[in-house]
Amino acid sequence: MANMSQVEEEMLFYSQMPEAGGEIKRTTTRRRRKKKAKEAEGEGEGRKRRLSDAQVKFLEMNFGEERKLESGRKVHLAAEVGLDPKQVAVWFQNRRARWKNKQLEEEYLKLKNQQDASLLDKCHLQVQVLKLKQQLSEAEDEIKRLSACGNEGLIGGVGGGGEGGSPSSSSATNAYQPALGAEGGDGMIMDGYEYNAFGNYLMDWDYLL
DNA sequence: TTGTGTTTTATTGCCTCC
DNA sequence: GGAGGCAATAAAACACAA
Repeated sequence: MANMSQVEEEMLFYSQMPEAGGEIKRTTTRRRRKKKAKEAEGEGEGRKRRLSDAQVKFLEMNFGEERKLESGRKVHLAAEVGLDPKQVAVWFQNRRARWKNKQLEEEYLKLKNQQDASLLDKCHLQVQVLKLKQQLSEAEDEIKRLSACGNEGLIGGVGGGGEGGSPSSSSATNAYQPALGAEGGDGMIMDGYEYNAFGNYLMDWDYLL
């Protein structure tokens, strides 16, 4: 075997292994296992055998090209790698299962990250709701105060432009209107989150799309 | 060296497709 | 009905801490 590459040598080594035989005793290292395997050569080996690195590399390469294995390709690959076609089929089957698991794991992580981000946003939105409620409460107090002042000064006077029982609701809205459209104006960024001039959290909806 | 958890190879049983 | 795929599982091989 003077002109053989290591890959070819390994393929030949494994292709010449007898299919069934005595049990290989459990060993603690790959090196010992290899030694045992060499010792077992000629006297048979255990029914389960690890594929060589070269064989795995070869199969991985082919799996990368096409994950499914039609009959002709299976026979061809088996001959090339020095394995039984059944072993190649089993390897592809197991490899597909591992690939699927990995895909699922990645999908899970992706969804989990999205969920975490959503929870964080929910938290910020809840804070914002509290702040807005506080602002609303303050605005209502202010309305009452102004309304009381107006009544004091204008007893029997003009009922200026209000509608129904809340004549000054529009003035209150005007007073706080800038808060609703203040993006980019006096806003600020804190801890990586954007807030408007009134400290209200500005949610980034883009990541949800 | 051993116990234990993980990975890899192989088997089994069921399902679908032709 | 046979071939091939998949899920579940067994069991050998392996890695590694103690």
